[in-house]
Amino acid sequence: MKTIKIGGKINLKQPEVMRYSKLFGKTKHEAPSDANSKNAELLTKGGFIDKLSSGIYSFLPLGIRSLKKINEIIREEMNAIGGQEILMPALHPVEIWEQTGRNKTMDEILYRTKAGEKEFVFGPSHEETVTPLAKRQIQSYKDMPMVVYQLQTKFRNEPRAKSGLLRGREFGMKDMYSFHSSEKDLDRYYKKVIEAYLNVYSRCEMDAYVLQASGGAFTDKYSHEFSIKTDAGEDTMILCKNCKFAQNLEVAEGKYDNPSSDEEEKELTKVQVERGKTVKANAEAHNCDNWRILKSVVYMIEGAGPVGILIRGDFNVNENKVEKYFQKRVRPATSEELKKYGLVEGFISPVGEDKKQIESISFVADHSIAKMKNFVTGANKLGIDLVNVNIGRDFEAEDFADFVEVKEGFKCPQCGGPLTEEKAVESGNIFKLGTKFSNDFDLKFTDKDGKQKPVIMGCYGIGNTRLLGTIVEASNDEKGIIWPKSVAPYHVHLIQLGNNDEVNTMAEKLYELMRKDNIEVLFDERDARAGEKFKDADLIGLPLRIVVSKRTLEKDSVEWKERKEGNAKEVKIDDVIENIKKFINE
RNA sequence: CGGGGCAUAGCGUAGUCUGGUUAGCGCGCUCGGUUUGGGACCGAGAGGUCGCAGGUUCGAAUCCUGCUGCCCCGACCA
Repeated sequence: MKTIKIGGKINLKQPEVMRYSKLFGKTKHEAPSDANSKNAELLTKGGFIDKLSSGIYSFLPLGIRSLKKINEIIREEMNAIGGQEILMPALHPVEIWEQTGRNKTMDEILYRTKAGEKEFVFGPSHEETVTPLAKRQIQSYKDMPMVVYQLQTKFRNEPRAKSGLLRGREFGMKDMYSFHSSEKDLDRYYKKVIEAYLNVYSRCEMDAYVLQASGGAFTDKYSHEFSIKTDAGEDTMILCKNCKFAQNLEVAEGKYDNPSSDEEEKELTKVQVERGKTVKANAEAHNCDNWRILKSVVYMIEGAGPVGILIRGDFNVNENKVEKYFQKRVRPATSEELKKYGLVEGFISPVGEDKKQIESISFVADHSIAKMKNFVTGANKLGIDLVNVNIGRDFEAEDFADFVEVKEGFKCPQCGGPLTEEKAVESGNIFKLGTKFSNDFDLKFTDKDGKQKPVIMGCYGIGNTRLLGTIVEASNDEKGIIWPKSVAPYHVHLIQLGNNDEVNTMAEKLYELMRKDNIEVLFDERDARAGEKFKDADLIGLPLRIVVSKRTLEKDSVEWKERKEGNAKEVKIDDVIENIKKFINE
């Protein structure tokens, strides 16, 4: 470590561990057996992170360097839209959580602790701290808009932590909060945040989509998710190839054709059949398409009885939409429950001779059956089906609503283009909070007209540790990680091959030159075999590998290999530094 | 929280069913030597309260009971 005196001040220069032999966190041949996702496997093998407990990780030097880079990108983008960095406490007195009611509603995920009689919550989010804080700072419309953010550790007792950094119990998050004097101003700022978020992701070389989200704990209208396409994702995105409109499957809407809508209503007929319970078996028994089957799916509504959802046979019911419609938790009815209500599994229908049989259950229909004619459905009796059933004539639905689960083959509700399904990881989420928290904490301001009004709030989160995991998940090959330049822990992996004075001297010299020019370099100076060093370099995945060996020195060159490229090339030693600088800034 | 599985050295694992020498192997680590452009080889070595607690037994990694942790499948989320 060098200490440099500048104008009487002592500037402590950080000693940087850049020599691989000294690095805390070496590569491993085998990942622990509990690393069950690509990011956990590669980050653990590469020596970036270390698991302490389920969903709880240490960041080793390589890992923290990448995380810091992500954080710096986030900071720059948030600062650019007027965000001011602060740091709020992780320990929250329980009272503020009681004040918003979330002490109860978020009970399952809250970590708690007590000191004597005083109860605390480990912050899972910071609306409860930022709102009282803002109260002491914001009094007038002139104080707004005001935007603060922090990079904090969040604590959430996830029912099931998994997938490495993708879902932790202790995880990093950038959370930003904006305060406005009008809805209009919030709307204006909200759009700016979307742009800033997209900048963050593109600077991390990630392909992010803005999705309309289900809204979660707050409100169903004002929420967007930022999702990154990767097979490891737990969310399903519905994407329009045409206009890029993206939706979360949970709330996705789509258009479809109604193949039988032009038909004449035919005479209702009763048919005796022997068939299986599925739609497919039903269609085969009647020699028709799946769409002609009228499907009845029975759900148990929390605190109420069973409800049958009527939908086209080739479509599935989206449970989230059912929950939204009833504003209650729902679950599929069990076979026992169906029996209890006198319903014959596989032959359930809203039509039946025995009206008593179905009076204990009400039927609500998906729009998909509204215009359809001549359905095939069961008769609530084993082995008896009804053909040419028509809505309005043979049965009525209590209501029509959208319950359909969008799938490939549906058309974009915006432009009519074809929709596709993609797996994605949710990486960010933004909400218009409105006055929910302002009201809870009585956060008001004096407007131009001299009247007291509640402050209008927005909140904006990016899971920075999750983003790190997502980047690895999205950018790797069979050999290891492929870091985007912007978030790689180092830019250059310098390798010296063979324990030979001439080679060692040149490698050391290059290493010093790079450091002098502030090129971030990891120097693998171990007296190890080539294969071992190459394997490690591939696993760690730095963007550029420079090899110095006897062979290259004979041509006054080094070997230049980019992690993304398959082939290596030779670069003259005299040109290396300049080329590296160019490469980094490309 | 419901269902299933696992827990043996830093990592990966055999042994458990059918109890019985000093708990075995690979990687990694240490020392010596040979090697040196895609995880080399030879020799010597260090490293284990067999997850924890209790029980059965002359004797427990192994059988029984309880607990804890981890993983997978479901309901939640950045």
